[in-house]
Amino acid sequence: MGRPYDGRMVAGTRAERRRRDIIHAAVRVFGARGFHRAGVPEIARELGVGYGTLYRYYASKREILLGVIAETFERITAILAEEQPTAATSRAEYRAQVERIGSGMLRLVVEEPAMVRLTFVESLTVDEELTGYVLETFDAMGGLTAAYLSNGVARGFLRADLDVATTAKVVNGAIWAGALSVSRAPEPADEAARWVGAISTLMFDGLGGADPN
Amino acid sequence: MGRPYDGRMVAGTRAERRRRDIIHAAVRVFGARGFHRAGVPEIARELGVGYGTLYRYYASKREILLGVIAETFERITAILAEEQPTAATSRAEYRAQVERIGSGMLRLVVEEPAMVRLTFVESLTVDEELTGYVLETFDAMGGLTAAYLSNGVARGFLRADLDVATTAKVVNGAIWAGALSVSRAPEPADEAARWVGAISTLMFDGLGGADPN
Amino acid sequence: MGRPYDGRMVAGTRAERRRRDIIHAAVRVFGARGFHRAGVPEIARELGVGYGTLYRYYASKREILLGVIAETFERITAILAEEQPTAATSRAEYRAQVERIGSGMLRLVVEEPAMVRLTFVESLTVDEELTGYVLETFDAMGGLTAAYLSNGVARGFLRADLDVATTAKVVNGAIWAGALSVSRAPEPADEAARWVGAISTLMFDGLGGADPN
Amino acid sequence: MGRPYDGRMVAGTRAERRRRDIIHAAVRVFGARGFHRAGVPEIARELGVGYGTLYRYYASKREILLGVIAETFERITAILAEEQPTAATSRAEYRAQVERIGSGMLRLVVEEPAMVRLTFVESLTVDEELTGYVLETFDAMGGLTAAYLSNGVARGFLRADLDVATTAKVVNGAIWAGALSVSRAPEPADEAARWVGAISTLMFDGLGGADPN
DNA sequence: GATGAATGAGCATTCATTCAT
DNA sequence: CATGAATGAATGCTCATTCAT
Repeated sequence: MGRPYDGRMVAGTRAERRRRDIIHAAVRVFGARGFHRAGVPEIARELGVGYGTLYRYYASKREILLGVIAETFERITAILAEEQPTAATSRAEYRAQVERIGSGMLRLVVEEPAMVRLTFVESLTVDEELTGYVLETFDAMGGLTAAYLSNGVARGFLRADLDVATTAKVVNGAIWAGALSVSRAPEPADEAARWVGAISTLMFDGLGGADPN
Repeated sequence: MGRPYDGRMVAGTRAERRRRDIIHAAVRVFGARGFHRAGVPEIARELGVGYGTLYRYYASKREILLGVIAETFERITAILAEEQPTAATSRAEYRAQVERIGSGMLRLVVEEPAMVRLTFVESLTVDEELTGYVLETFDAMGGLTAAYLSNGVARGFLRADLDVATTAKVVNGAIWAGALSVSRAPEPADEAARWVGAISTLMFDGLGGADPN
Repeated sequence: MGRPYDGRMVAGTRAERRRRDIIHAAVRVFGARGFHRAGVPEIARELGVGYGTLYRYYASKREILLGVIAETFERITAILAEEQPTAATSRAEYRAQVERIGSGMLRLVVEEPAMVRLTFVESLTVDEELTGYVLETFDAMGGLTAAYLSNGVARGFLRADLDVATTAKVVNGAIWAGALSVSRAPEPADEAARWVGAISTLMFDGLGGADPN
Repeated sequence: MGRPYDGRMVAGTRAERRRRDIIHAAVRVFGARGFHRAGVPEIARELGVGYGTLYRYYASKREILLGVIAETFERITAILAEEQPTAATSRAEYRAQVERIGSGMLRLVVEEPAMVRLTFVESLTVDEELTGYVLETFDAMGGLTAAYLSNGVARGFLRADLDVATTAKVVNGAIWAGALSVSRAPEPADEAARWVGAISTLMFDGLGGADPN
């Protein structure tokens, strides 16, 4: 009613836009100074508003960080939603699909290094509850990775005796570590490409040589 | 009254023991409450001494954390020092060696989850300098992993065209992620075994199935 | 409840008044307890505000003392600005002028003994920088006294061979000592009058008697 | 008995010597860093003993300062004791006597600037009691100065209507101020000579010129 | 006598949050 | 809706003093 949603516009009501602007300012400030050292007034200054204003949109500093985390997970979900775990019907398709997802993830890091860092490092140092929330969500993403691996097994692309659950965590963990590495690399895009290549090789080609046995 | 502090019979002068005890108390307290929320007096209470005492041995709270990090790196160095990068002469030996290192690393996590978490997560949220120090040291460890991989390539155990540097980072990153996962698992030892198995499979067996085409 | 702070109706913005009120409260508290023993919260209590408030206006306890000192020097400058070093054209005028300045200085002490004490005693025990600043400013005031003496010499009111620079310091020093004496006297106003009289006699009448030989 | 006193030796028992050494080390340390900022261990280090030792000779840091002050007053007393207030029988003798006293006082400053500063500035910022003690002792010295002035009046060297008490304070205050000035001068001895000259001129010659009427 | 490890009261300062304007 | 002045709980740290060795 009233305002039909138009995805191409900077979406949302005035208040929604404000909330989003605060999150982005927070990403810049928390990213530059760290969550613990940055103060709420700095975010307001970055945004050019009074700091009391922030409290009209978020109840606390922690809540702002929660907003950052939520945005990160939305972005990741959007990347993952572009693919179907069961869509690949050939080994080549399957490998391409895995590489698309890896690239998508690391592209997010290249674009928003601070956001990723805040979500996957700083958020683990605030309180138990937040740590649990982030790690559980991360694990849930591991479940999705596991779904891809299961499909690979089912289709015979991957070995039948694979420890799907743990391997999914390993792959996700490698992506996580890649995220941190990329976010600090001098040439993030190149580093991201190398990580995707190395992970893909590991998964599909193996490290094995001619096997002198 | 009497002697509230009962120095355990370990090596070193009284002062060295004290410093070590402080680090261990700090690991427990920082581990339980997080570096940022824990206060210096809590460490002292954990140790049963006045908090002024801590300042006789470490100049600041940050310095205590630095002590924790130093201990972590010493432990890791000790694990790595047990192996020679070029010692393995057969593929089986090589694989066994890699698994020993991986197991050693994860055993450290099983024994000292808080120490590892403090070093590889919390320390990244204190200040730029500390972050740089930890990541650079971590990278240096990546260099050692690269040495093992290079040996594998030289001996023909690993494919000749391997991106050794990046793969080393991937492997290290996977261990890092494994460390966090293990440190939160209900059965850390089992989880650690699964991680080592999954990484080893990835490296030496590959994920590949019968290859349906 | 309600408004705990009742801004007195004096000139300046709200913030300027606040800053002034803080200085005056600090004069009372530092004056009563001494700079080193007095705590910032005491000043806040004296003012009826939270002590965090003080830090909105002054960056540190030292900065508050600096404000006190600045006010003292402003007051002294105002007293000195009422006279012109070269205005007196007769010996009587000259003497009257010197006495007006001396009285003005000591009246300041009578009105604000704590302020003077803080500026000329306590400030010398805080740090090198502050000590240097206060003594240099005091010396600059000595320069002004020297200007008066030089005028006296030029006009023939004072002896031609006078060591103007040192005598200026002596006179200023006598006023300083007088300030401390007055600030502790039971009847400050009377004591001040005696000091001005004694200094004036010393300068203009000499201590000499009939000169028995 | 036992140990006959030999003025040429470093006098006193072992304990007395220790106490004196502590005072002198304290003068150096407090003088360099200020009473409030200097720590007790610094004095011990200066002396090359453990800091616990100091507490065997003085009950507290304050007590050590008290020792410094006592030594200062002893030295001043020694200077004053060399003269008799009623000894001078001619104006020239009288003037010479006054100049000897002034020179003696300022020589003390030249030799022991820190000791003087501690006694006449720092000691006023420790507590009420100490402040009172120092100022009362200083006033008592004013009494001695008054005795000299009274003698001057009695003998007709000084004007009969002199406000002896206040003038004594003025003269003492001028010496005090001179002490501070000298203790910070680049050439203390020269500065001291100028102060004595200026004060003497003020007292005996007057500042008056040809008196244009 | 001498020592210095241990102590904790005391202090300045920060900063997330509230709320009157 | 927006603001920022006010707040004080919380914290890291210093240092004079004690006392077991």
